[in-house]
Amino acid sequence: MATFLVKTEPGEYSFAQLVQQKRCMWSGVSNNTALLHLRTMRKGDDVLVYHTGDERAVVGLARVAGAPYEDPQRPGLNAKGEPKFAVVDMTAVKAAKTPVPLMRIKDDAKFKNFALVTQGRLSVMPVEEPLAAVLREWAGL
DNA sequence: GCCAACGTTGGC
DNA sequence: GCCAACGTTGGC
Repeated sequence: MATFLVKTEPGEYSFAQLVQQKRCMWSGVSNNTALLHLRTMRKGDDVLVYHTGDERAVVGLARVAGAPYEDPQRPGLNAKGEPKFAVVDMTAVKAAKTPVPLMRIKDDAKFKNFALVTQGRLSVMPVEEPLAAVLREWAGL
């Protein structure tokens, strides 16, 4: 079972909305690297949800509800003739007891090669297991 | 509001 | 195919 981290601007879609809806289609990912990561998601994988903007913290946990699929709102093919945009369904698990601020992650040497720190604009990324466990512990998830 | 770090676009 | 210009993301 893998763990991922996804970013969202809470003014557009927040973890609280996901909790309220219980399930959502995670869409709007356009960056190619992010899409590559999204396509590696599998049912049952964990997803740490991070709020950008004023919050800048890991705020909750979700779970991948099924295999990624083509974005029904944005049909279109890439150069290889594959669907260009992918989405994935996820369900809310629970909110972090203690949101984990970006500063705390940046300040810890363990995370110095973590994509959240090194690739500021990447919106979907895998979280390797030792680090995923640390984030879960810090967040109380 | 600024700007660094990318990604994308379009002229050549 | 290169690269300058432009757009976007997201931290500060």
